[in-house]
Amino acid sequence: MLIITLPDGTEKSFDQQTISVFDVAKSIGSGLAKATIAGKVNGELVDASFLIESNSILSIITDKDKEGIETIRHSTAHLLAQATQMLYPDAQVTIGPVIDNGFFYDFAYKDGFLEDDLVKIEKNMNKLVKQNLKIERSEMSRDEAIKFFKDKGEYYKAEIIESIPAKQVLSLYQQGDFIDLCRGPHVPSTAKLKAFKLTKLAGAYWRGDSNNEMLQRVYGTAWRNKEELEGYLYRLEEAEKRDHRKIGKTQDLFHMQEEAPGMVFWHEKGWTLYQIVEQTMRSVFRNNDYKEVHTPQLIDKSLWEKSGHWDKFGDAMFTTSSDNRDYAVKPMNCPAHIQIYNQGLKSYRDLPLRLAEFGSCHRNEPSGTLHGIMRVRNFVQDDGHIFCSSKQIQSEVSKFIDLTFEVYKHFGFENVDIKLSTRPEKRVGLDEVWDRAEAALVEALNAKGIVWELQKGEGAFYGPKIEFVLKDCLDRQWQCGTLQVDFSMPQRLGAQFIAEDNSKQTPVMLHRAIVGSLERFVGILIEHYEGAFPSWLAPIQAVILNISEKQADFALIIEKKLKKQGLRVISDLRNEKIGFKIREHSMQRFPYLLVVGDREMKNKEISIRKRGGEDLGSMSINEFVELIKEEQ
RNA sequence: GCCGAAGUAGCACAGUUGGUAGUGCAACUGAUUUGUAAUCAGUAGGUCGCCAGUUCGAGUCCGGCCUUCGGCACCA
Repeated sequence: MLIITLPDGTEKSFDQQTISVFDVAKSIGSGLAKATIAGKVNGELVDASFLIESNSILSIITDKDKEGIETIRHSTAHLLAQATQMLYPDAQVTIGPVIDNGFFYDFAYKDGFLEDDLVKIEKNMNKLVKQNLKIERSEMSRDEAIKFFKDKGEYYKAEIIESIPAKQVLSLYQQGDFIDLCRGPHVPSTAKLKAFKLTKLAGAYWRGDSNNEMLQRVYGTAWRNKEELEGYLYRLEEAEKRDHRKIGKTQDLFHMQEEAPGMVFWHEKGWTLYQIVEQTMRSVFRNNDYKEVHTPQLIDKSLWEKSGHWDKFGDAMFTTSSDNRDYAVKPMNCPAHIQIYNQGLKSYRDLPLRLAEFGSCHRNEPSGTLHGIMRVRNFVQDDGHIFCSSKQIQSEVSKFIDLTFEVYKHFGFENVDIKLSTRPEKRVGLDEVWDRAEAALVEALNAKGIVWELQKGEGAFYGPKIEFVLKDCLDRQWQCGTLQVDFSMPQRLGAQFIAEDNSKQTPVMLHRAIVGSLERFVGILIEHYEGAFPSWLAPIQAVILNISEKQADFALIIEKKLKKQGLRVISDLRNEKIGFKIREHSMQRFPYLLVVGDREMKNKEISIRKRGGEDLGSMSINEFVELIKEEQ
């Protein structure tokens, strides 16, 4: 006799010794049985066909569960592999995991796939769904499995299995003639896969290592039903409308061109936006005891050799030479700030010393990394370096974290991912020093109760870092803020201070940025607001529209008055119908449209139309100035 | 850098098997003087990313390069 406990606490008893998840579902109802995708027995995910052999707690997994949709996606990846190998027998399978909204599968195929192939493969997948192939689990010992896959010519699979401990029993899944190594679970049959689409083709390195050969990666998306699939594709299309490159063009914010790859030509409106960000950060510096400085664009190569950057990033540095000297265009500001620190003798009383710079940096990033204004070759950081004693690290880190969240909130960002990156393989400095630096960051984060993600081995070569990550319109993550503890560079470049006991000591250096690259931050702002900036941020806050030529002079007087109040306004006096002008400027998403006709001219007022169409009626110029200033 | 795709008028796009390039919007000119998301008519605009090649002839075919896009790797 078996007793199965369901999630709601009810117990069901069965006479037999074993019972499958599916049969338990059937005993509850035929609808549930039909919907069963997998099961969770005592907390462990299993197939619907799994035989329960002892009293257990069971949840039936359907497509309503998170695990259910993940199973569907995972099984769709297998279906993709099966369909692909039928059409391209030379393609070897490798891995096919579930990702957000879908899955991918990597194939080793020397001829490479073309986009047309995706169409063929997808057709074949649909054919296999119609055949309603059973998906069956079997087991094999590790060594058997290695031989099995080698015999099939699946060398990548065999390599994966070789890295699994020898004693482990492996599970395999078979559907039709296709067999793949997999932990499972999977849906019971291919007919359960009702809504999927192959979305893109890309290259990916075997085992994520650029020294290895490149595989063919096919991405797909999979959902419970066609409606959800359509919904997802629609959301994607909508998200693409927020793309900063698109809005940058339609709102005339910036452009980029072939002659300066990865560098931005800021147009007036984009530069206004940029300037607002810069001025905001300048006042953040001022209000938090930073001293703003400015350092040279070109610095002799020898300094970069001393700092260690030449050794590690020399390939990515722009260089130039003149009068038999070799210079590097600065890729970062820290060595330059140490030069400022090193001028004059420093005492412990001078610490913490906070230097800040809107530092323009050039890095010759690999061509494939460039992305609009988010990843560029010339960018400006709101860079700052805090020179302090090791005792001061904790409080400085803590203060910085608070300040960063405050700034993000001001710009409208409430959802920020925090990551902690620890020592990489290639690094400078002693392990004890790294221990201390990493511990300092962990303590500061935990003291604030911040939820953070560990990125092992992702730290900078001179120290661990905290990263503040924002997302773009397609949920791609971009690091903006950063704080790095550095015990190495001050020493390398000879920074010192006189301690209380009159001894010479080396300060600790904290590298920090809040918005990170101003270019990237502006890009994220564009996508975050979809180009509909709050009035304090909008490059143009209001447009004055005259109804007919008669009010042109009046409109210009208003423009002048508003500009005098510090507002960013323009007027549109073109000989066009008011409806036409409203339409054009509405599409530009300006916060306010100010209409002046005979009525307004007579009353010395303006009619206010808010973005979105709301009519605020007419008011005096001063009332409007008050209104817009309240939104700062 | 690697894999795949793309580059045609200011912008968004079309262009069958090779036969000197089209549409819409914008621009310009004229008419219209307009009350809250497109007034009408006319005109002009292109070395088809760049460089070579095949051909009587190349936007179209072949090769190289540049840039952009989607990924991968990278990101001080």
